Amino acid sequence: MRLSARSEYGLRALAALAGREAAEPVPLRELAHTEGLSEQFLEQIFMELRKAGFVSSTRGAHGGYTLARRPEEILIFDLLETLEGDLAPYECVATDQPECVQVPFCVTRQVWLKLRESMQQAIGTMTLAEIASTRTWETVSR
Amino acid sequence: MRLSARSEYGLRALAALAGREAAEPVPLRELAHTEGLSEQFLEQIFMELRKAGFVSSTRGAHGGYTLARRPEEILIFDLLETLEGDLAPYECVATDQPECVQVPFCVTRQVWLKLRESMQQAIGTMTLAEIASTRTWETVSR
DNA sequence: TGGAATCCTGAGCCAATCACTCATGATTGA
DNA sequence: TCAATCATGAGTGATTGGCTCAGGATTCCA
Ligand code: FES
Ligand code: FES
Repeated sequence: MRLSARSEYGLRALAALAGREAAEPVPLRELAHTEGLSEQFLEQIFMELRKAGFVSSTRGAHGGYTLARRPEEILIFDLLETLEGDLAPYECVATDQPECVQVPFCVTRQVWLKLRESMQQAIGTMTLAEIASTRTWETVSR
Repeated sequence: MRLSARSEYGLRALAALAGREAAEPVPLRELAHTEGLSEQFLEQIFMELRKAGFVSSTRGAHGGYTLARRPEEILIFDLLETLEGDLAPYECVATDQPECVQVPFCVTRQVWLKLRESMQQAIGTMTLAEIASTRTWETVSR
């Protein structure tokens, strides 16, 4: 019942990215270093984020990654769903159209459903801008 | 981000146990068979449940397991916490007194906390009796 | 035009965890 | 005494997580 390290790294790096006002692309090496993460692992993560449309990349010298949308428009829920694959406590409630034959009689399904709904509600309105501001505050306060 | 099979099996078996009106102990073999689970694996699970005080056991012939409390008094949240170890999306929010030095500056912590709270709220009032009634309905309806 | 800086791609690897199984002992009822 | 049950602990095979490694493709700049 743990989220993977991908989620943490992804969120942290994106928050750091959101903290930059400049529109210039930020090289991954820099992000990884300031956040203390493995550059190569972060690369994997950013590939996913790019394919999911959260960041866009610029290749070549002076290249790097940029947020593809404004931080206020990026929902933490969507991020976690891409980073985790899905945000379901049980396989059977991962998609909206489950194939489980036991659906109408299943004792546990209601539990999984309720868990999933509650998580969605909890972070369904939280934006990247919101959590990035914490980081900004850190930078400012010392 | 998945719950383990222990949780599913535990919930199902307990629900089945709650469905029995009789106060006689139910042997594990029977529970395992009717639920289609591995007897030995279920045994491990019931050991945990016993240590956590959810069921009590009777050894010897005609022995078995009984619910230690009324199903209405058993919270799904408590069950899942025992079965999973804890119900936190991230290690750092598993206990109420984390040792993470970054607490006041952490970008992600608020996300983990909110997730955990929401899960707790979602199933914090759900009881075993509640989910067991689904199973009862199944038995009755055919 | 030739690096150097970057992203891009895919494979591989090691340790941990999961979902069990196996073997054996202890307790109790008939 | 014997069979039915729980109790305990070790072992195992597959999967996953969290990376690393190796090399290629694209772009900027001197
Ligand atoms: S878990 Fe699929 S219907 Fe119960
Ligand atoms: S995860 Fe521990 S403080 Fe951020």
